[in-house]
Amino acid sequence: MPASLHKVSDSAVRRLSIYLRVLGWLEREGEETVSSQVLADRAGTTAAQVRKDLSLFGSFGKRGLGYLVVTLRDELRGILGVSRRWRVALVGIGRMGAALLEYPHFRARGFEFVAVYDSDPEKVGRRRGTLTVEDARVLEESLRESGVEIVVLTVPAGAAQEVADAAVRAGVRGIMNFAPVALKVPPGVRVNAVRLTVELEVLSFSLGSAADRD
Amino acid sequence: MPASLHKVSDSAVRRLSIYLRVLGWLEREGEETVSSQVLADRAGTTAAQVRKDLSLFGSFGKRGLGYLVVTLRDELRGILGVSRRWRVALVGIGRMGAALLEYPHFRARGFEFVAVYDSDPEKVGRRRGTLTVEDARVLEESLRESGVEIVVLTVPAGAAQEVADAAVRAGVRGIMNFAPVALKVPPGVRVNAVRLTVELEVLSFSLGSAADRD
DNA sequence: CCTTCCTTGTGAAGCTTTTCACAAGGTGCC
DNA sequence: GGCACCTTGTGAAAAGCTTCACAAGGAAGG
Repeated sequence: MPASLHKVSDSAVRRLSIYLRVLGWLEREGEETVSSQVLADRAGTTAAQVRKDLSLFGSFGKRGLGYLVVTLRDELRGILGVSRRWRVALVGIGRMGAALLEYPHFRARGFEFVAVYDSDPEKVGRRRGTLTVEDARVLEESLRESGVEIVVLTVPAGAAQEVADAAVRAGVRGIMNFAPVALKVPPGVRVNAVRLTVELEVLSFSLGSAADRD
Repeated sequence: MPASLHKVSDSAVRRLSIYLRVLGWLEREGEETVSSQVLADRAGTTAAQVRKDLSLFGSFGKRGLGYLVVTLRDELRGILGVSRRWRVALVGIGRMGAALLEYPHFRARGFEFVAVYDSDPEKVGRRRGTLTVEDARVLEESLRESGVEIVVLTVPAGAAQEVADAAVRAGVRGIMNFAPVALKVPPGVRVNAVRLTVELEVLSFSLGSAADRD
């Protein structure tokens, strides 16, 4: 069953992305092959899970030997869609936005910021690395012109929906949302929310309710 | 079934945290009661899911009426462990660290940064808001002294495990890890990893493999 | 070439989470 | 007080995800 018609669960995709990261380490360490067991240990899951996840997309291993690190890495890149470059825009250059703009791992994975926007006149026109901050009022047209495919949203909660709407009108199909609001978007557009407060509260829940394994 | 002895799934806890956020909005809007349906719509889930999630911890609603916004908010705060303050330390004050330190929603939820560390001599001693950056070499003792319970880790991948080890020795039981490495910690310590690149790759997978619902 | 050892790929079983559907309980109006 | 209406809480069913276990394929060494 090769297929990409399956419905692949979000958690499976997250794991694939982690496997890809681990394969990078292995490659740098000079490993040529890796077994599902080793991959699982490094990724924090089980060997069976690794094999199941990979089998959703094909048979990449060699029985008795394992997986070829470089080959599997390339396969995963293809599956995850990171064997190409993605044109990304940042909207809202506060502290968080600035941090993400400089975050080195994004570019290393093919996600390239090609535009930055803000609505604060103080910030518009300033240089940020190789980019100049553009006025959020021209967002829609500018996004369309630069062929942006993914938007990273780090604006205050109150402005997020408005920006998302403009981005969608400009043809953007992927939004990574850091604003603490639930965005409404039409079908065909994917929003991935990063909820930092939620993550901390998960932690405080675990600490609060005594008993813990793992 | 009131119970907090149940094993409550991570995804359920995440939703509870989102409900808490929504209840905040409703309160500010002056709503006194809310039905599972409305709560679900705003939180991006279903009414049945909301009721099931809440029923894990008790019966908070009134049939025919819904939930009292303020009461439910307080209950959720108790369940999630945010009706108290948490002493949090930040380790690694690069751009991401600085952004998190100033992130207003943490403090609003009871997570208070009480110490900041870095290993760069250039940064040690500098003021950051109300805090002074301390030397990472004294991390362990200093964490213990200040009674820190949660550590937010924004150091380079290479230093993360070492810092985590020191934090655990200092009695920290919760770690929010932004470094792209899998941390090994003893049982009883909870790590919550925020994998920004993974989140972007989930997006690129969805965009790449054509068909999408939602 | 044969034997031993290793590791994958995968149906099936087991477990968890979500959805369904409805009885029971409460509200509010007349 | 009675009636119509609404919403919860929850067993039970359905769906989804993970783990198990093993046959089959290949490597390596003699």
